[in-house]
Amino acid sequence: MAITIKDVADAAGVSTATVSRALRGLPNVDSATRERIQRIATDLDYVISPSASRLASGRTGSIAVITPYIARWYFSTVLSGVESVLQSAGMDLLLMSVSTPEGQHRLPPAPRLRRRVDGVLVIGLPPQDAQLHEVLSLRMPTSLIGLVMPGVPSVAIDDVVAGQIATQHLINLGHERIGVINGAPIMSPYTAENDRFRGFEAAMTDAGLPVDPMLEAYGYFTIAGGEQAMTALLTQKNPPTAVFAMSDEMAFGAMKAMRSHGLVPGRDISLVGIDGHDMSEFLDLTTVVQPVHDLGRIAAEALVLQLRSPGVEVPTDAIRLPTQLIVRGSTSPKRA
Amino acid sequence: MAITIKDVADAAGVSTATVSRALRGLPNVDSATRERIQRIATDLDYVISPSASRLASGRTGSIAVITPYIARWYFSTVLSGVESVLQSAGMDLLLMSVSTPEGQHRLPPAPRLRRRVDGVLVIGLPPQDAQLHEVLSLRMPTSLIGLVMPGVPSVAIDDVVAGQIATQHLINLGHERIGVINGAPIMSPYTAENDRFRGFEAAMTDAGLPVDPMLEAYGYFTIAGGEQAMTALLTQKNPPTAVFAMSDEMAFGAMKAMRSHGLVPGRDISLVGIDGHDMSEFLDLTTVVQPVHDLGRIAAEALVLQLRSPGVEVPTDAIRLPTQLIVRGSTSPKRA
DNA sequence: TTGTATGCGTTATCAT
DNA sequence: ATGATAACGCATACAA
Repeated sequence: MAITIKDVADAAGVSTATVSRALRGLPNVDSATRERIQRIATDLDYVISPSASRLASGRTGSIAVITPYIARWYFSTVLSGVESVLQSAGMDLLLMSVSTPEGQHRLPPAPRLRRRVDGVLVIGLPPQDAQLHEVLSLRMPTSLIGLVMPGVPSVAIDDVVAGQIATQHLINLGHERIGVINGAPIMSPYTAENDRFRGFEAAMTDAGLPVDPMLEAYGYFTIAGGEQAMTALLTQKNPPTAVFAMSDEMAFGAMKAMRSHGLVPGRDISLVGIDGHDMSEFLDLTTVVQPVHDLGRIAAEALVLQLRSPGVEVPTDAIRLPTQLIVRGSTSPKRA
Repeated sequence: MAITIKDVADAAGVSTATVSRALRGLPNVDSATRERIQRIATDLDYVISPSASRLASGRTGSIAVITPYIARWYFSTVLSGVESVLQSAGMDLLLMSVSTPEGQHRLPPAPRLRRRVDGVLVIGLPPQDAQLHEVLSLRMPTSLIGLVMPGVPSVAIDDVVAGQIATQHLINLGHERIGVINGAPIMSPYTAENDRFRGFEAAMTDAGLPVDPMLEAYGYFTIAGGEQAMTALLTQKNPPTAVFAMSDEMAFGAMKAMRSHGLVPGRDISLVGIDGHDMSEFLDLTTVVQPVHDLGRIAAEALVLQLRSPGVEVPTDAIRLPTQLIVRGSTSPKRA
């Protein structure tokens, strides 16, 4: 059927071993021989058989990306960062999500990883996630994105700082009754939401402000959830004058709720998010921008580097990327 | 190192051939034998070597998805539909984009496809795209998503109808000066934008309304582009009373431009989009919803089916999925 | 129903 | 610098 390395070897009058060395750029090949082989391979339209190469070498040349969601802004943006790197590195990107769009669970990814990829990139799975632990138990080169686990390489922002910056911004504007739209009620340690909440608490405490449990609501990182959470905050006896939403999408939902109540963000209630979502500028939302694309890019670069330098000890501490507050119209000084 | 089929065979007291058959669910295996082999394989924690299996069988069990963008709503949503199917089918999903986030081009995907995947899914590349033709020239099972080419299997909506529905809605509201925000000035045939424009023209013509070239602007399917396009429409001597944007994201940009001019969608100017973008409800945008997730899902299902039924002739005509107009606040009757 | 044996296309070791 | 050849782990045609 297809052209094999033997065909190239025969046409070049050399052995398959030499062809293999020449085409892979290994040393100890006469430059004239190499060029001739390369030319012949091109002429014959030869393409290597990945299966055979993988079987013989033991390396797959591919990396799996595991993510809970594909179609959400944060995850698809991270994914694009990862893809650009793997593309340049000539590695295959195997995509697998661990939850359906309907939120149902699916088959665990771990069995589909063994003998199939050289490394794994995991986006946004909380440290206590069962699927994540299965993956980690495989003990293959792995890097986490957007979350930090002790002893596991990762790339993330400092979520405590992010939460603090967002909250401090509201405090600086004179707000004292500050609500927070969290992810889920049950906050597991080491998650982004937990850290962001700690940053919130720290900023409040430093300013001598109380953290009122009544001013905490849960938006599950979705627009609809943010809307419900904001509604809950607005319908109580003493609503906050400012709200910190832990993600832009929840902030969007909060905006919707405000609109339903005839309130205008930045005029009636100040609102700040975290993400730097594409639509945040459009909606004039003040937000703590995180370099989402770079999160994926840098994690992928680190993993590729690790795979190419065997034996080298990899740093298991997190790589922290900076965030930046972008002030827009959704926040303003507290009215007297 | 790892457990091989031979280890399982030895432990079960059978040949590797029987193990191979038993584990793959092939017929002509004693059920007792099969169960025993399955149990032993599980006990031994045996996982098949994909490389070896692929080399021996000639099938890779993987499908490539080629897309111009990963982080945009439409593409990531299609991708999630594809992924859910391939996951269930037990096939690997190789993701490769053909343009960087900065819009630069990159290495052609075709060479990275040969001998590497069993089939290809292409999202949104126009029929005259060079990369697309390289892929098609490979003559492997391929399906297009969101675009139609004669002789190539595809899944798409009827873009002519979509454009017509959107425009007709505006006409029904009494609008006569209707602007259109197109993709790019140079309209290639068989593209979605071309079809949508034809639908626009048809609706206008049917209603006896003129198609004014001055009321056409280009938004390149981005928010920023939509904003510029709308600005161009608004700053001319005789602005339209209604605008048809060929995508929701361009409509979002159009909304932004309107806001800058002190105009309110649905009050001062009616605006309709196409997509059913996540944010369209939030922004109260009237839009022609297309089943984006299903586009990916159905294309993937068809391709998997084709790969599993060798020799069967595949229909090369497009599978058309229905669209639906959702009327929201961004459109209203023309004011006298 | 099960076993035997060959081939799949490369890589890598060891010679030369 | 190059060649010969043994793995690599499985699928499958053919036998039994």
